[in-house]
Amino acid sequence: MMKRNDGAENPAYGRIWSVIAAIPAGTVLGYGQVADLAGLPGRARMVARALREAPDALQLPWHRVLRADGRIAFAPGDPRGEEQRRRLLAEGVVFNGRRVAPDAIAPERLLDFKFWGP
DNA sequence: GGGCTGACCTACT
DNA sequence: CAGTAGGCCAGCC
Repeated sequence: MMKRNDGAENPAYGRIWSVIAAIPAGTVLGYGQVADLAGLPGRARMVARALREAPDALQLPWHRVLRADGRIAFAPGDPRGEEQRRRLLAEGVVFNGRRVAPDAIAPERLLDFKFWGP
Protein backbone atom coordinates (compact mmCIF):
# COMPACT_ATOMS: atom_id res chain seq x y z
CA MET A 1 0.00 0.00 0.00
CA MET A 2 1.37 3.39 -0.90
CA LYS A 3 2.22 5.86 1.79
CA ARG A 4 0.27 9.05 1.34
CA ASN A 5 2.87 11.03 3.22
CA ASP A 6 5.70 9.94 0.96
CA GLY A 7 6.02 13.31 -0.70
CA ALA A 8 6.53 15.14 2.57
CA GLU A 9 9.61 13.03 3.27
CA ASN A 10 11.14 13.78 -0.11
CA PRO A 11 14.58 15.40 0.43
CA ALA A 12 14.03 17.59 -2.60
CA TYR A 13 11.29 19.39 -0.69
CA GLY A 14 13.83 20.35 1.98
CA ARG A 15 16.11 21.94 -0.62
CA ILE A 16 13.21 23.78 -2.17
CA TRP A 17 12.13 25.14 1.20
CA SER A 18 15.71 26.20 1.96
CA VAL A 19 15.93 28.18 -1.26
CA ILE A 20 12.61 29.90 -0.63
CA ALA A 21 13.63 30.75 2.91
CA ALA A 22 16.71 32.52 1.52
CA ILE A 23 14.84 34.86 -0.81
CA PRO A 24 15.51 38.44 0.36
CA ALA A 25 12.55 40.59 1.33
CA GLY A 26 11.38 42.91 -1.42
CA THR A 27 12.41 40.53 -4.19
CA VAL A 28 10.53 37.71 -5.89
CA LEU A 29 11.42 34.54 -7.77
CA GLY A 30 9.75 32.37 -10.38
CA TYR A 31 8.96 28.72 -9.67
CA GLY A 32 11.44 27.69 -12.35
CA GLN A 33 14.18 29.81 -10.79
CA VAL A 34 13.58 28.26 -7.38
CA ALA A 35 13.72 24.78 -8.88
CA ASP A 36 16.95 25.62 -10.68
CA LEU A 37 18.60 26.99 -7.55
CA ALA A 38 17.48 23.89 -5.63
CA GLY A 39 19.33 21.76 -8.17
CA LEU A 40 16.12 20.55 -9.80
CA PRO A 41 15.99 22.07 -13.29
CA GLY A 42 12.69 21.61 -15.09
CA ARG A 43 10.76 20.79 -11.96
CA ALA A 44 8.86 24.03 -11.39
CA ARG A 45 5.66 22.12 -10.72
CA MET A 46 7.39 20.22 -7.95
CA VAL A 47 8.17 23.57 -6.30
CA ALA A 48 4.48 24.38 -6.41
CA ARG A 49 3.63 21.09 -4.75
CA ALA A 50 6.34 21.59 -2.14
CA LEU A 51 4.87 24.97 -1.26
CA ARG A 52 1.42 23.48 -0.96
CA GLU A 53 2.73 20.77 1.38
CA ALA A 54 4.98 23.13 3.34
CA PRO A 55 4.23 23.14 7.10
CA ASP A 56 3.27 26.49 8.60
CA ALA A 57 5.90 25.96 11.29
CA LEU A 58 8.60 26.74 8.73
CA GLN A 59 7.17 30.24 8.23
CA LEU A 60 8.32 30.25 4.62
CA PRO A 61 8.01 33.48 2.59
CA TRP A 62 5.82 31.67 0.09
CA HIS A 63 4.46 34.98 -1.16
CA ARG A 64 7.85 35.76 -2.78
CA VAL A 65 7.35 32.97 -5.32
CA LEU A 66 5.34 33.68 -8.43
CA ARG A 67 5.18 32.80 -12.10
CA ALA A 68 8.00 33.43 -14.54
CA ASP A 69 6.17 36.36 -16.12
CA GLY A 70 5.76 38.08 -12.75
CA ARG A 71 2.09 37.28 -12.21
CA ILE A 72 0.51 35.68 -9.17
CA ALA A 73 0.08 31.95 -9.67
CA PHE A 74 -3.43 31.90 -8.19
CA ALA A 75 -6.45 32.90 -10.21
CA PRO A 76 -7.65 36.49 -9.73
CA GLY A 77 -10.03 36.68 -6.78
CA ASP A 78 -8.49 33.72 -4.97
CA PRO A 79 -8.06 34.65 -1.27
CA ARG A 80 -4.55 33.22 -1.22
CA GLY A 81 -3.57 35.34 -4.18
CA GLU A 82 -5.04 38.41 -2.53
CA GLU A 83 -3.02 37.79 0.61
CA GLN A 84 0.09 37.22 -1.49
CA ARG A 85 -0.35 40.54 -3.26
CA ARG A 86 -0.96 42.27 0.06
CA ARG A 87 2.22 40.83 1.62
CA LEU A 88 4.32 41.79 -1.40
CA LEU A 89 3.01 45.34 -1.33
CA ALA A 90 3.92 45.49 2.37
CA GLU A 91 7.51 44.64 1.40
CA GLY A 92 7.66 47.43 -1.13
CA VAL A 93 7.23 45.31 -4.26
CA VAL A 94 5.75 47.44 -7.03
CA PHE A 95 2.83 46.01 -8.97
CA ASN A 96 2.20 47.00 -12.56
CA GLY A 97 -1.34 45.75 -13.04
CA ARG A 98 -1.34 42.01 -12.36
CA ARG A 99 2.43 41.75 -12.82
CA VAL A 100 5.19 42.84 -10.48
CA ALA A 101 7.83 45.31 -11.62
CA PRO A 102 10.61 43.51 -13.55
CA ASP A 103 13.30 44.88 -11.25
CA ALA A 104 11.66 43.10 -8.29
CA ILE A 105 12.54 39.74 -9.85
CA ALA A 106 15.92 38.66 -8.48
CA PRO A 107 18.46 37.70 -11.17
CA GLU A 108 19.71 34.12 -10.87
CA ARG A 109 23.28 35.40 -10.90
CA LEU A 110 22.63 37.34 -7.73
CA LEU A 111 21.18 34.33 -5.93
CA ASP A 112 23.94 32.03 -7.13
CA PHE A 113 26.33 34.46 -5.55
CA LYS A 114 24.23 34.45 -2.41
CA PHE A 115 24.38 30.67 -2.13
CA TRP A 116 27.82 29.73 -3.39
CA GLY A 117 29.73 33.00 -3.54
CA PRO A 118 31.93 34.21 -6.43
C1' DG B 1 0.82 -0.12 -15.00
C1' DG B 2 -1.96 3.51 -17.32
C1' DG B 3 -4.05 7.93 -16.83
C1' DC B 4 -5.41 12.35 -14.64
C1' DT B 5 -4.03 16.54 -12.10
C1' DG B 6 -1.40 20.60 -10.97
C1' DA B 7 0.48 27.55 -6.57
C1' DC B 8 4.48 25.78 -14.13
C1' DC B 9 7.26 27.16 -18.70
C1' DT B 10 8.11 28.34 -23.48
C1' DA B 11 6.76 29.38 -28.03
C1' DC B 12 3.47 30.71 -31.17
C1' DT B 13 -0.65 33.23 -32.92
C1' DC C 1 -0.15 42.71 -25.20
C1' DA C 2 -3.40 38.87 -24.33
C1' DG C 3 -4.84 34.22 -25.14
C1' DT C 4 -3.88 29.38 -26.70
C1' DA C 5 -1.32 24.93 -27.40
C1' DG C 6 2.04 21.70 -26.43
C1' DG C 7 5.52 20.07 -23.31
C1' DC C 8 7.62 18.46 -18.82
C1' DC C 9 7.87 16.29 -14.31
C1' DA C 10 6.36 14.31 -10.01
C1' DG C 11 2.55 12.69 -7.11
C1' DC C 12 -1.69 10.06 -6.61
C1' DC C 13 -5.43 6.97 -7.83
